[in-house]
Amino acid sequence: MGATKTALFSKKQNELASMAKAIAHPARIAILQQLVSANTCICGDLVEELGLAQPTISQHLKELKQAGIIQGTVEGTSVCYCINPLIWNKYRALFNSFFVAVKSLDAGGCC
Amino acid sequence: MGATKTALFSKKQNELASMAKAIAHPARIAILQQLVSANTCICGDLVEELGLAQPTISQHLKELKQAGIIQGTVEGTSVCYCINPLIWNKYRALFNSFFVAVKSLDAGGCC
DNA sequence: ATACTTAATTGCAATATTACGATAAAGCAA
DNA sequence: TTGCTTTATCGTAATATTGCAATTAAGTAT
Repeated sequence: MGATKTALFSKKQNELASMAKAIAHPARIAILQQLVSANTCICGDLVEELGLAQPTISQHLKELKQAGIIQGTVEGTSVCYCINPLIWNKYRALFNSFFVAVKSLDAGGCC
Repeated sequence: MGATKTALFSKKQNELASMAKAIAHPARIAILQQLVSANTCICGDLVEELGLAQPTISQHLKELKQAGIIQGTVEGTSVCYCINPLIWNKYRALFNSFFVAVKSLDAGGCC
């Protein structure tokens, strides 16, 4: 055992869970925030901003790329990264529709 | 190595990451959806709904409780769980404020 | 060609997560 | 009390994640 039993759950549930997993690390949050605040492609200087080693950053970038939420284009020797706004908006919409469900019972809960 | 270097990141970044981690599993998504749709306390029958063993469900419930997003009250032999609306709304607000940042550039991105 | 720069990949160690059988704890019923 | 029900915890195995040194790959320069 040890592996998640994805077969037990719906496609939507697995999708939302893996989206959450994509941002479930402070380094990946930090990377995304940098890309968002810069609002342009960022080439390389992510390694100096965060305090992690270059292979570690590269690995986190790979995960974010696989999740689709960022994209990278080769620019000579370096690689430029930026947010993929389509996927970003998809994330926003799905998280929002998940959390909006409880809007009604703002009171004290039931127990 | 192997442990996340939380000291490198801001409190907000670590908080958002751990919030994401709390829902980064389809079983925990499923549990939360059940609690939301029921809109009342649910005693025990979570084990039959999902296809996981009782200790596994109990462990996921513990994680959700530690994240604060659900609460459980003992009701005789069984335990009743429900959403904690305060924390739930906090999650909603923080995820929303994270994702809302890119609203402007709905176009094609920059690379 | 050689040297340099930048990023990805490999390989490995440390730690974390997921899952469940076995057991324990806590309440209720006879 | 004993037995039953329900949930939590313990212990352990399988798998996943995190992090980085070392290396590779791929481009630019000289």
